[in-house]
Amino acid sequence: MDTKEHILCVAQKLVQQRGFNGFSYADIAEEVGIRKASLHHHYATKTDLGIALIASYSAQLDEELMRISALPAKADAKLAAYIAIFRGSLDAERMCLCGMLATEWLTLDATMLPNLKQFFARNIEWLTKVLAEGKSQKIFVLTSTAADHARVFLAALQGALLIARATDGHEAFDRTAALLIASLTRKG
Amino acid sequence: MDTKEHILCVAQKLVQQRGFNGFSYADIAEEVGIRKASLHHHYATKTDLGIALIASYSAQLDEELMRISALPAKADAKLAAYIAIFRGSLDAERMCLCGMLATEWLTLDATMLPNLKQFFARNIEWLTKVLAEGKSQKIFVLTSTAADHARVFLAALQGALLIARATDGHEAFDRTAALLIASLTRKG
DNA sequence: GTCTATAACGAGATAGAC
DNA sequence: GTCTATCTCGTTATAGAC
Repeated sequence: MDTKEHILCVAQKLVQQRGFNGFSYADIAEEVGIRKASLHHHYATKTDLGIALIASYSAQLDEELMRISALPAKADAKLAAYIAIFRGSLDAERMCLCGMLATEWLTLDATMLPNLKQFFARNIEWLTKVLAEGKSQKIFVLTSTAADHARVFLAALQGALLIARATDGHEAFDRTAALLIASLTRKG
Repeated sequence: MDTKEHILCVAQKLVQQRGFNGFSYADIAEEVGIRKASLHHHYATKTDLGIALIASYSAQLDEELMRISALPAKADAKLAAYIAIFRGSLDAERMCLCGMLATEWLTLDATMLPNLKQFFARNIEWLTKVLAEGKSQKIFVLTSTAADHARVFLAALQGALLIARATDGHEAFDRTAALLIASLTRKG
């Protein structure tokens, strides 16, 4: 991993754990092992860094979603794999990067916002597809449109992560996630 | 409203809109119309202010919950009234104060955390009660414990607020909230 | 590409007059 | 209870040597 990637990796962790306004270039510099000034060579401004973080995180997500889509698995197993992404964040004591940035959006440079919004749109789009797939496979019983269920699903996971992180509620997160799947699976 | 309350009111709005690390005493001072130094007479440190904010917000919530509990309404109407609290925050472009603080908890003074956790516990406790009430009234059909459904419900609302604020998704919030109620109401 | 040094500013907080 | 003035520190960012 070269320095630029290393910076991105450390900065991503800091945003997920502390928020965009909760860390500084000094924090990155210490962890990466270079000086503050050197960071500006790679990311001239903090906003530039933020834009790169959203792009990188979105690309990571796209890879995960493609990987899950390619699994020889039914829709419920794909949702479980999607949940595992969030559970992995919780284990690392991290919020979703874009969930964190979303709460702070009023303080962010406007140039960060379009890609931030697109992150949520992509998640909902993918979930909508999987939910529709599960419905046609007779695995899921939907009481509204697949898109509506997708929005509830994403919101519940973001919220469960938010709450579980602050309340040490890892078990509560798992129970929430399990009920989310179950409520789609049972007849409604 | 005396000065101390005025400060609390302005600070609450700033935290809900920008996060605890997204505003400063200068922001409060400007809006309240006094000098920065005067703020310290009322709240010596920012942490003291944060503790007062959590207490005040929790008290506001308790009042709302008691008001809703006292309504001559069925459980589904009580849940709708609960949702209206969050919808009110969205209209004011505000996150839930404690939802916001929860994302930032790693950066907060430890003295703020116990009351922050209690906020979520109180919400879940109240929701659990209302859901159980609705079950015994044959209004809700629960597929798991009332507490499990309460956690999903709270998480979904916090997450829906988080997403709607950043994506201008007021309509999406309403659809999510409606489906949350409907999924409890229909037979599962 | 990384460094030292520093600029320019804003943060939370304090002292002491009124 | 509010003010002016100030302190100390941390922040993002830049200049220029190596």
